[in-house]
Amino acid sequence: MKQRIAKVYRSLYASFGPQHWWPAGTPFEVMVGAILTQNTSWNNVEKAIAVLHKHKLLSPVKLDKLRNSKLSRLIRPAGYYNIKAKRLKNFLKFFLKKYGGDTGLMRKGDVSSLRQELLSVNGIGNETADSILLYALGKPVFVVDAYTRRIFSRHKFFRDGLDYQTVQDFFEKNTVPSVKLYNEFHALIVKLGKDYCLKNKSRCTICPLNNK
DNA sequence: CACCAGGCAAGTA
DNA sequence: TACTTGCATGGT
Repeated sequence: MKQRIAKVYRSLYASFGPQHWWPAGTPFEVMVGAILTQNTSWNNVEKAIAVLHKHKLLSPVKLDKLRNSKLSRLIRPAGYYNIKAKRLKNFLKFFLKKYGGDTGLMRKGDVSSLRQELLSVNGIGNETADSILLYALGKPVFVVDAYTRRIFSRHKFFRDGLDYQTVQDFFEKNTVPSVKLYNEFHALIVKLGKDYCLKNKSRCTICPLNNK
């Protein structure tokens, strides 16, 4: 199975090339984006981030100082703005209290502790936690999203409906842990899902994964 | 016009 | 544990 997964990765990389994730300037911006992109297209998230950037508000302290009503107005383009304003605040409180808003300090923690801490924040679930761990903090965790499940179950690597941990274990058992690899792999899966594999519920005929 | 995007938590059974 | 529902804008 390790060889099959490696082949899938090589195939995707050969087709699409490096994806340059996460598209953000700073680790903190990755954290903000990870929360804003929950069930939301990145295009909309970019608009919200741009607003925050324009107002020079992309720092933990400044964002935390805003009223929820103000913050939700600013991030409006990202959708779900009321609940995401709360979730951002929940994260900021944790981040400031535990790490003083310092991504470099947080990075020193070990993966399993950090993961547990993130998951204890209301509004941060498995994927958001792992996106932060991998793309903001440089930890080698495999990020599982809806595309990962749908694409790989459709291609019969595992059955449909498995929970997050099971899918993550599958990938981490069948790869060598590597920040670079996990960074690129997840981004390539999203690229494949967006552009080719899942449009109109039809089975894709030009999918690179079909070139066995 | 309908559909859905780089989820998550709360409620129900 | 296993479903269901609310959350919301913007692109296709």
